[in-house]
Amino acid sequence: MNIGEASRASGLPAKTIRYYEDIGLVSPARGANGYRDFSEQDAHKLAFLGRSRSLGFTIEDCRTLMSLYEDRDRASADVKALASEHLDRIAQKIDELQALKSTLETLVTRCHGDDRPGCPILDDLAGRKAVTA
Amino acid sequence: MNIGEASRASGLPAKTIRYYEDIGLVSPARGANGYRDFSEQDAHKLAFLGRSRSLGFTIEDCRTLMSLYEDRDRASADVKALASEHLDRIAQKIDELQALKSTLETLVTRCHGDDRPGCPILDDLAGRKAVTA
DNA sequence: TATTGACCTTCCAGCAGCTGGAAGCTGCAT
DNA sequence: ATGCAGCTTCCAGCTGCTGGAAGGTCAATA
Repeated sequence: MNIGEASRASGLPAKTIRYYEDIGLVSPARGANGYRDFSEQDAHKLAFLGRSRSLGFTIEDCRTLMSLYEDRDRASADVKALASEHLDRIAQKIDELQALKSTLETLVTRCHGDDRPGCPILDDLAGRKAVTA
Repeated sequence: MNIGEASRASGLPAKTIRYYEDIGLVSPARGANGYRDFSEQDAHKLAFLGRSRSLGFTIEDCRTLMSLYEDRDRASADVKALASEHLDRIAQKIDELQALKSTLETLVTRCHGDDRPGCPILDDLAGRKAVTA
């Protein structure tokens, strides 16, 4: 199938698919006209990549996951480890964002938000530390 | 003060400070030797930037915040609006990450993580949709 | 058969926000 | 005089695409 169809099948933009070929994540065949010719397996790989990316795995993670997936004797422990690390990173990111959120909430609440000068948000940014995260 | 001192004072890497000058966020004076010469106010600006960035504001947001900060007649409503939008983005990001987290948690829990082949995580990534976010 | 229009190709540039490194000055202590 | 830290500029690269230009191809239609 052509790249357009592979795109529809996998849900990835054609541009992204070309990029994935560039960096060696897929290697579709080529027709006599130079067009890429994707097999069902290629399309499947692309969908796999799309799903992995949508779960927030990095491209390098995806590379590893793909090779684990293609290794029939793979140890699921490796996959679990990778996913767990990823989970930890996500949990940490959530924590950070939540701290950020509460700081900002405090600031926004304290800011009267009218035309009077003097703004607690700016004061905080300027280091007056009326509020701390 | 030299860039090194400004770096220590503001907590920003020297490289970052040079970059901020490049994009017009600060404009330190220059000594006869070509070295940057930061005033107290410059250092203060840098700290302001650092704090804004650490709260997740984009560079463009920072530019706006700086100009609002420097505008003595600023309306705090503008600042509040900017911060509120930012807050919304953060809240949304948290929601996304939490959805991701629970999907991954389910997957990781189901994966036995030993040497046996067959891994629910990979199966999910491959589209077998045993688990849905 | 000529022409349209959708599709495909490659290559180059740019997004954010830095960060690293090379090559070369300056300033200060020894 | 020498050495080393610190400063300068400039160029390249990171992640993961995305947009656009310039051009080849294919199928259908007039």
